[in-house]
Amino acid sequence: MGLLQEDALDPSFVHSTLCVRREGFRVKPATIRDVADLAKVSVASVSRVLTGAGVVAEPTRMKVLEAVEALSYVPHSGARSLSTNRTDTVGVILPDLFGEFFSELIRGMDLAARSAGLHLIVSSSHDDASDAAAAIRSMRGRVDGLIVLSPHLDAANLAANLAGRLPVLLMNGGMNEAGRPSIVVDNHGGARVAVEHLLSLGHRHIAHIGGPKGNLEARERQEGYVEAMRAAGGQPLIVDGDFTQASGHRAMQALLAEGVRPEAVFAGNDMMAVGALLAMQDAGVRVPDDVAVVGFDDVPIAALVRPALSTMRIEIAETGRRAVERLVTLIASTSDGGSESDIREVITPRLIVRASSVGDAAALSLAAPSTGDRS
Amino acid sequence: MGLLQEDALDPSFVHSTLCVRREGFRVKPATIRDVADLAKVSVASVSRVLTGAGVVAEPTRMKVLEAVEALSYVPHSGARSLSTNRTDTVGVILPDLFGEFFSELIRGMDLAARSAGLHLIVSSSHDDASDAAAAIRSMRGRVDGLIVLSPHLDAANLAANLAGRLPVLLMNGGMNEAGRPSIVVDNHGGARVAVEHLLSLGHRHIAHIGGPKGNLEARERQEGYVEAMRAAGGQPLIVDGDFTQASGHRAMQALLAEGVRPEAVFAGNDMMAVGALLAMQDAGVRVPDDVAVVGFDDVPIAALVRPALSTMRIEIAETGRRAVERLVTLIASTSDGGSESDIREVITPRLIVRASSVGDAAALSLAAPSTGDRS
DNA sequence: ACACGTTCTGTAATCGGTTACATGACACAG
DNA sequence: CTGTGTCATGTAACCGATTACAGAACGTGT
Repeated sequence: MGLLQEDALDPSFVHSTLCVRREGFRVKPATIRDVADLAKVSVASVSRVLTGAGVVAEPTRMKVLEAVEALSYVPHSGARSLSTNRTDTVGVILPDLFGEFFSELIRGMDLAARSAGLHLIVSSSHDDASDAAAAIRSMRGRVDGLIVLSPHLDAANLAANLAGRLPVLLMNGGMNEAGRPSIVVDNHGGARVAVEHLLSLGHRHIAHIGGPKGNLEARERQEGYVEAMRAAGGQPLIVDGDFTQASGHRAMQALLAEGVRPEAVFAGNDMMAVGALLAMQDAGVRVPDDVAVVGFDDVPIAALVRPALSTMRIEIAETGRRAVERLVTLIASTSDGGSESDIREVITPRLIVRASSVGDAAALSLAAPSTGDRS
Repeated sequence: MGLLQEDALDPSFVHSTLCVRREGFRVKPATIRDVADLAKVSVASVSRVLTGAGVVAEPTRMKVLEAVEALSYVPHSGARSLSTNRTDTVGVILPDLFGEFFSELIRGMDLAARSAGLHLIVSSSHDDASDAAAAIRSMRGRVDGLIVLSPHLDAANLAANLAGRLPVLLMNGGMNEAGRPSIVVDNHGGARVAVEHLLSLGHRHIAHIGGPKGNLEARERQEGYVEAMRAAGGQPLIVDGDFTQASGHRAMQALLAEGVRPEAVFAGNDMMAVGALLAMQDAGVRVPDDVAVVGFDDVPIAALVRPALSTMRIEIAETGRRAVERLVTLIASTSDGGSESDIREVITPRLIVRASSVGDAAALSLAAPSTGDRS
């Protein structure tokens, strides 16, 4: 841009460099060496200018920046990470990507990753453990750390796959993770609170729609339900679901078809609760007058269905954000000494009362029901 | 495991290799050289065994696999991609990750990527063009190709950033993309169909809740609305929103507050339609008896609200899947010759009639309303 | 016994960066 | 004029893989 000295850039060289570096059809991107040649400096200087490390004289910096501009050079992150041993990327291993829970989680993670200058690489749909293990393995060299959501895998299995390699933050693993860094939800306690809420409304006959078999979280919630029922002297009644809206719908239909009409339903998650809600609507059962409903998770949709769904709130996006945040400190501490304090963090779900359990709007403490009560 | 000859593995060597490669606290992962040393072969042989390329004698293969097992070696994908010039990763650049639209899209992409053996790296929250450009740049060396959703950026801007470098598939760019590979939604046509549906129901006074300023898709939908209204001799009435549920709620409230009660509302997307739905519910306006509502996108929630939302369906996940699929062939054709046929693919939204526009359930062709009518 | 072909293996260059260390230029004090 | 310290720059090793090519080992036909 006119800043160039005569000798700084040889126009014919620019031309040949720009146009000759082809193979077949496609133009090959410029490398740091091309920049160095064009700027008539060494690769070291180019690197120093671009990374900001070390000192460079002003004229040199100028020449380099000119050349970078001229070649529209962009550093090759892969090569960079090979020498620096950092990828500036974190991986997320998920069982699935279906439903609002995971998308909210990803959103939170993405936000946090972005503000930490990290990239996010997601890998989902890992049904069985060996599948997930393969995914974890394939992350080596791609990421600086991993967030693993595995309602199926147990910690031991996992540890075997990772050895001492990568910083890993466990989520959704249930409460029984041995000393690994993790964020877990108190599903058991949350379920108890939910059931106790229904009990406090005078309901005794409370059914539970359970999540998929083999899912740790689903099991914990179910156990919490059973425990709360037992403590109240009630008789547990469980129908199986799989965390999908359709399964909740089916479960509720099945209950009603058998002539069973509980006073309340506690669903293992919100999507199933919504399914149950709609099934009752179809059957002419009024909620909450005939049957009260409580879900779990507080996904965005919970506040949008009518009647709005009472639920156990997990700040999903916030939890995702927090997970990345912790992974970042974990990565930092791993490359330093490695103080592993605060191994496990527990998320305590909070009861959100909406119209599906308490019909009286006054009892909702004046929260505007239409926009939901999410902060 | 008993398969080892005496001379194949020297136990003391195993021990030292396993335990001595430390730095500070953390164990350093084994490299291909460690494996080669332990197996007493060259790195080339190890590589051949692991990649399956070239021939290796059976005893050699055995020794290598033993060593890999003993060191629990996992290849470093970053290093591999530096030599092979393939990352087996595709990047997705999004403006945001909020709402069900993007999460459905990501889900579809993830599915397709997985089945193609690719990783997915997502980068979102790019509000302005320079922000997105930086994100695109930082993808160099990380991905084999890019899917860019940019309702703001124009193609020229984009092309400048990418030069001839990376295979790029454009989405959401509006219909006016010059000859770049892209997948676009016929927002204009879709909006016309939506409005014509409302017209066919006898409504003349139809309001539109528009998407955010500067969003190409929002603008196209709005133009389609205006055009259809003009064609029918109606008077366009537009309220601004920003694609969020809350904005739809506000827009509808504003309309009602002004004493305006249209016969129908066409919202720029489903979330705003849901907001409008709830606002009317609060205000005691009956849908569809008093006001009919149609949205756009057919996000999962559209089938779950009551009344279920009529909308223009885009098979969102399917579109995401398709995008990855096309990017894959684009990458393949780029490394080969490079035949760029089928530059632009147009997704035509399909009208889904639900209860928010037609109250008569019989008219819904017996679709079970509670489970939605998604295939 | 020798030339030759086949089959397997090893050496070393390469990918595109970073960075420790060596080197060179220059100023200034003695 | 020389020794020394400072500052900027360049050289080359390295990160961890892949792979072209050279070379070793071995069998075989004459």
